[in-house]
Parts: sequence; structure tokens; C-alpha cells
Amino acid sequence: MQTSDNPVLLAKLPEHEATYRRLRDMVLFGNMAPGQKVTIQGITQSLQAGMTPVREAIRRLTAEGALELHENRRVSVPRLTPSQLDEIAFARLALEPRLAQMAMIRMRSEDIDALAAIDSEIDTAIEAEDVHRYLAGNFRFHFAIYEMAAAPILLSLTQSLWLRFGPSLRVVIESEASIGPDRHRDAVAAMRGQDARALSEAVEADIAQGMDRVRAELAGTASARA
Amino acid sequence: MQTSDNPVLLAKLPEHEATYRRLRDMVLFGNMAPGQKVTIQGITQSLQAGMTPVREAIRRLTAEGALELHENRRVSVPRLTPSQLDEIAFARLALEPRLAQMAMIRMRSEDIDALAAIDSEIDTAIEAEDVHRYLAGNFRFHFAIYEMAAAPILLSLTQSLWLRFGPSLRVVIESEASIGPDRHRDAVAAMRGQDARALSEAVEADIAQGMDRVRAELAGTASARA
DNA sequence: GCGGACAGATTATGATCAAATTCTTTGCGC
DNA sequence: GCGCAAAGAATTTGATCATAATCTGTCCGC
Repeated sequence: MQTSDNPVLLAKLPEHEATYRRLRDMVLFGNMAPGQKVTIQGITQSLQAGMTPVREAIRRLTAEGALELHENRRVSVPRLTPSQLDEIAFARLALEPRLAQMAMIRMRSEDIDALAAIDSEIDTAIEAEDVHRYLAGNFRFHFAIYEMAAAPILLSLTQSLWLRFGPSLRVVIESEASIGPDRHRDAVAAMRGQDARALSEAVEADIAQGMDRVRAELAGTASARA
Repeated sequence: MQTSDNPVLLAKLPEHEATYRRLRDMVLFGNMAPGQKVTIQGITQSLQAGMTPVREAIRRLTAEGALELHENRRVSVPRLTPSQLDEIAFARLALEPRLAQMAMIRMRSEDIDALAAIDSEIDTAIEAEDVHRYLAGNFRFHFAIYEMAAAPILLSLTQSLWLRFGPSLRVVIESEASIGPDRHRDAVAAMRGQDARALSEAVEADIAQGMDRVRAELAGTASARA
């Protein structure tokens, strides 16, 4: 799965692929709210695309868990329950530390430098309070690592998980909670030292921290809506 | 995801859903060979369906990893590499024992009886050398358990994994290797005794056994093709 | 309340266009 | 004259669109 989204190559993509990526990025980077309704005709107009490509993109995202079909055959952005969030946390903890370890073995010094660069971009995004760039940077940081693991199946499972909690991140960011310790920096340090154990712990801590923030915010909005 | 495929309800399904399930079952139960080409017009004719439903079913299966898109935008059934098989085995071992444990807690005595019944159906299918019924029974046994875990996200990840190694099962069966000890019976016994540890071990052993058979066969056909 | 018509949205079909593969033919060199 | 290879035509396949048919939910009138 291509995550680098080079704009030069993006022009030559087939319509359904371009539509898929635009919708996916909206889901991934907090541009869609949990519970939001998604209509084919709505997307058709807002994205200036035909009906068939939109249909396909929606089906694909639905299969990946990013969107949800109701019995009425309506489509919406899933609203996570605490129990589902636990499932995601469990699966992420099972997959992502492994991916990171597999990646570390294959990593060159220059790859680690690139990761550090991404991480500092994230810091500037945080300072500028640019939510979209923060989320995009965070995604790039994690998947730049995971892609080096050369484990396409585990990677696609992980991508599916990120798609599922993506919409919930928006709310987290809006609350501007405490950022906490920088687990990315710990991870980079562990990779520099080829310390598998430390890397695993850094990734686990990052996941736990992120999921906890979602969990807290989810509880907040749930009570607010009730 | 509906796996019980009740034929009464199946008539009322929308075309694209029915097409999806037929294709999915073909993938899952060894009716498609790894490497086989899948053309949209070919499916249109063999399944007597329209073009749009077939397109959607293929897109959906592609998103789930059951089918593979090439750069030429052609579609085929993936041929697993040993490394990918390791990924699947790792992910299965991470997810399925957990699902089984979650399911066991919610299980009633009658549910366990139903599982035992499925398992004996499997035995008769083996005696009759009915490959399709054996594979379908095996699938039903595992997912009857996993569905009781009430963990939809972990369930869909697991389903994606089964879709990926489904086509490779055909070859395994053709070779009619030794069946080995019946891990299903061990699992049922563990559930009867509410023994989480034993259940986990039975599931792990069943997965390891199954994956090993695929691995051995995969190595065989690889050398045969070389 | 109950029922039916209406509006909005989705599903499904078939046609049309574009891309890729295959096959054939043509031309060159030996 | 023979064989290889490149060019091009024909076929196959995929992508997109416009449209018709179907379904769902709602709103009005009784």
C-alpha cells in the first residue's frame, strides 16, 4: 500500500484510487467526525468524482473497517465503543512492537536520521497547533518504521486498525490534552542502539498513551451526549 | 460479518453481497488456486451476475487481502511466500487464542454442545474424504467460537487472515497428509472445564499444526515449480 | 394512529472509452 | 530463403458514466 502519496505520481492514478486515498486521508487525519453520515452522492459532489469510483472507494474503506454499513444500507463513520477501543489497543500492542523490531534489524543509520527528521517536523506542527500536520506526521513516523519491516500482511492489518481509530483522534486533539513524554524520541534512541527491548517498550508506551487519550476523550463525549 | 449463510435469508441479499459471499467461499474453501487469474468479465459470466456487483465484490476481497491487484490492474489469487506465511501464523497466534478465551467466558453449555456437533460433522467429512465439507466445517468450528467473543474488530482481522491462506489449503488437502491429534476435541474439553490456559494451548497447537501443513506443502510446490 | 404518496439515496444494467496484452505482419539482416 | 525482431492491428480486459429500477424513510391527509 502506497503511503507516500507523491503528488507527481498522484495525477496519473485512476479515479477510484485517487478517490480512495482522499477519503482515507480524511478518515485518518481527523477530517471526519465519528457518527458522520457518508452518502455516495454527497461525496460525488464534494470530491467532483463520478459515482462508480466513489462507490468503490467506500466499499473498500468499509471492508477495511474505516466506514460502517448499516442495515438501511446507509454508510457512516463508526463511533467507537470502549470495548472496541480495547480491541484496537490489544491488536496494536500485539502487532506494532513486532513490526518495529522487524524494521529495526533492516534499518540503516540514514533511515534513523530520516525518522528523527519526521519527529522534529511533528514538534513544529505541535508548536504551530497545526492538527492536520501533527496527525499526518505521527502517521508518517509510525509507518515509515513499519514499512521497513517488509511484512506486508502485518502492515495492512495495522493500517486497518489506524483507520478505525482515526476519526476519534479529532476529538482528542480538540481537547488539547497534555502531550506527555516523547515516546518517539525514546524509540529513535532505541533504534540507534539496536536495543530491541527498549524499542518495544517505547512503542508500547506510545500506543498506550495514545489509546488512553482516546479513551478519556471518548468517555467525555459519551457523557456529554447522554 | 454474517458467516452463518442461512439459505432462507440468502435469497433476499443484494446482488453484490451474494456475489461477495460466493467468491469469498470459493477463496476460503479451496476452490481457487494460488496464482489463478480473476477477471471481472469472467466472474460476470460464471456467476451470472452484473458487472457492478462483481466489481464491488472483487474490490472488497482485495481490501481484505483475499485477492491481489497487479500494477497492470489485473487481479489474481495471491501466492503466499514463506515469509508471508510466517506473518499470518504470528498474527493468528496473537489473535485467535485471545478470541477463544473471550468466547469461553460467555459460553453456555449448549453452545459447547453445538461445537462438539460441528466437530463430529468434520470427522464424517474426513471419513467421506469430502474436502469442501471438511474445510467449511473447520471454518465454522473456529468462527462459531470466535463470534461468541463479541469482539467484532478482532474477528474481522482474523477473517482477513483466513482469507489469505484459504487458497493454499487446497494444495494441502490434495496431499492428504497425516491428520495428527485432534486439537478441536482438546479445545472443547478445555471449554467444558473453563480452563483458559488449556484452551489457549489447544488453539495454539491447532494453528501451529495447520500452518505447518501449509508451510510443508508450500515448500513442496515451490520446488516442484522451479 | 394508519396508510399511501413523495423525496432522497442506493443498487444494478449496459454502453462507451481507455489501457494492456496478444497475435500478426512486415522488414531487416544473415 | 530463413529467422528474428520490431511495429501495428485486433482482441481482451478494466474504468467510467448515464440511466433505470428499487428501496427506505418521511410527511401529509384521513
